[in-house]
Amino acid sequence: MTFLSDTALKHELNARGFRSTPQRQKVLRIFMALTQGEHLSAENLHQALEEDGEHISLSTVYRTLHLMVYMGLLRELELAEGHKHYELNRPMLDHHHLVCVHCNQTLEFSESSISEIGKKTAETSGYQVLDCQLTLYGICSKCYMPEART
Amino acid sequence: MTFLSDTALKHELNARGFRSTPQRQKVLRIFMALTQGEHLSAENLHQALEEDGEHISLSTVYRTLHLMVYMGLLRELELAEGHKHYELNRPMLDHHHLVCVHCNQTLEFSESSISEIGKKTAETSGYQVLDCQLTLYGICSKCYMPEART
DNA sequence: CATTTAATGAAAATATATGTCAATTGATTT
DNA sequence: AAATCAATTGACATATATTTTCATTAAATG
Ligand SMILES: [Zn+2]
Ligand SMILES: [Zn+2]
Ligand SMILES: [Zn+2]
Ligand SMILES: [Zn+2]
Repeated sequence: MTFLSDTALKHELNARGFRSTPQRQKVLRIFMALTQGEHLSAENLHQALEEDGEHISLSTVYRTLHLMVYMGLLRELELAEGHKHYELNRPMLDHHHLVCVHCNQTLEFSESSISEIGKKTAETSGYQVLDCQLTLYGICSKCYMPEART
Repeated sequence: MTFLSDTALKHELNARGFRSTPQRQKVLRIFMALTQGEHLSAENLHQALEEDGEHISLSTVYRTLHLMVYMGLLRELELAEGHKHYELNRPMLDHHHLVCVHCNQTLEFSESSISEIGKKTAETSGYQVLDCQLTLYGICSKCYMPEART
């Protein structure tokens, strides 16, 4: 599921009653070309497409992101910047995020036990799990200076 | 930290160079009166205050929420509804969320190992951890009906 | 290739959140 | 208790992110 050819994507879509479109193929290709740790906002993705010479409307960008999250192909991250970021969902290579609520610095870390917990919990509740995110919010060492206060 | 009197809140605020105000006291009281599992958006909180006969501007509501998240008194949750929700941060009674991306049904569950992982990771990275959230996104049994497709 | 219906693009509309600034009020000091 | 000073508030304006609308285009199916 980490890499999906155009025809594999078409099958995934058609199996669920959706259509394969050039726009959807191009969006997924952008995400597959990112390196580990890169996240794109809707706006970032729109620009990345433009830079590739692909004009896709912002509406379609948003619609495609939602669809792919719904299908489990992308994960939607709410880090601290006020808009959502997206990345490929690779359950086998899962990683998590640590965010400074003051300066928004974001670190990634991996923790294999999380997906087990997710799987177990989802099963108990009758859910089909799409994504499993552990997010730690804190204050980084640069931002936390007790001596600077009062 | 689960319950905070007005004077205890005043001390928490003053110790960090912030002021105690009636608005901040009232906001915290609203959250302390919620039952486990209730979450409020900024708009919800604003309305809850109005219903209590307390007029507090929406700007102040937003500012107060941010301050209390920053202080570790509240946790900010990004569930699937498109706006943030807040609840009291009770590290000793921590719980996590399972959200259906289709109908937004949200279940809470507890998992004691999470806070350990959070503590360990934050320590390694030099962060002071404020909140530790495991969020599972999936499709609930009501929404997932493979037989209804194609 | 004709039919059907999902998907797209452009623009407008909504929702959410933040910034500005004069007036107010809390904390602290006389 | 009054004076001082800076943090906080409220009202309003503004910004940003996301969604909706709807006429047009184009996949899928047979
Ligand atoms: Zn990531
Ligand atoms: Zn920081
Ligand atoms: Zn909760
Ligand atoms: Zn559901």
